[in-house]
Amino acid sequence: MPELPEVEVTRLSFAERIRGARVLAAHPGLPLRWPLGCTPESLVGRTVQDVQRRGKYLLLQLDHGVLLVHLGMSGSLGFRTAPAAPGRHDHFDLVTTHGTLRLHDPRRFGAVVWSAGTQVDPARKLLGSLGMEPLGEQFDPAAFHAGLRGRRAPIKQVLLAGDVVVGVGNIYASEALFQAGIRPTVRADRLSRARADRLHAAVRQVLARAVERGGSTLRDFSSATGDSGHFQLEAAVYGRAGQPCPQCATPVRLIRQGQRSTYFCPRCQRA
DNA sequence: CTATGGACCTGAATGC
DNA sequence: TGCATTCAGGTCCATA
Repeated sequence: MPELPEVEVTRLSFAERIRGARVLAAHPGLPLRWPLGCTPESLVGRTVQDVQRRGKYLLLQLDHGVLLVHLGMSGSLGFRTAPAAPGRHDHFDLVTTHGTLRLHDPRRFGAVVWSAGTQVDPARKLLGSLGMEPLGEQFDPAAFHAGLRGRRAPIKQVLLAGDVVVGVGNIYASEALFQAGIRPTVRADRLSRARADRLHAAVRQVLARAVERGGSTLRDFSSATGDSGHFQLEAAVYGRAGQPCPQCATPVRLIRQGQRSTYFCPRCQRA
């Protein structure tokens, strides 16, 4: 379920409460996308200094190393002081003096990976090729436009690839392209600077808005039961095949790109 | 280097 | 009702 906004809202939901906590135990469950990369015992005694985010990864900064958490397609995190016994799809518990951080992930595309922070560890590889942070300052229109140079793939797929800009998942890719009035199928390197500017602004706005509204939606998230609150995303086009475009009432169209669904308005997104 | 399809895994929805 | 197929908010990896 998680694109950048969900990950960021998740981060905000427990970062302050876990800060300063000492790890009492780590309990891995069924295998996740990648191995933990250390023994659970070696995490005991570490202090969680901060929780940051890079793309869709959460980074638990420890006093020694970093714990990377990715939610994959179906993951969510809960943080509570008296967690119930792990359920069928709970696959990692980090027990701390402030509470237990629990990863719930039915499909197990998520991961918890320890990194020593050295150059040669696996985590470096995971984070190394990530693109610009969409809500950060380095993500400016010129840099974005430059990033599209030489990319002959459809713009939708370049957005999803995450090596130009991170955090834009399948939903927000469709939404941002709709907002920018750009056809998902156009070659990325054929976007004029003006159109790249529009898309840049749309990406920022769509994600920032989702974080804001997630923040209010998920006020109770932390105290809620294991699986996260869902965003009721009021999508303009995503998941609305055949329904009228909110701008012009033309039926929204559904196509497949790289075995993912893409939604767009054939009238508002002409090129 | 870029682009593409397959792989990972479970559950819900859809189709016959 | 049962069983098969398709799809789901991610992304790494092998191959062309």
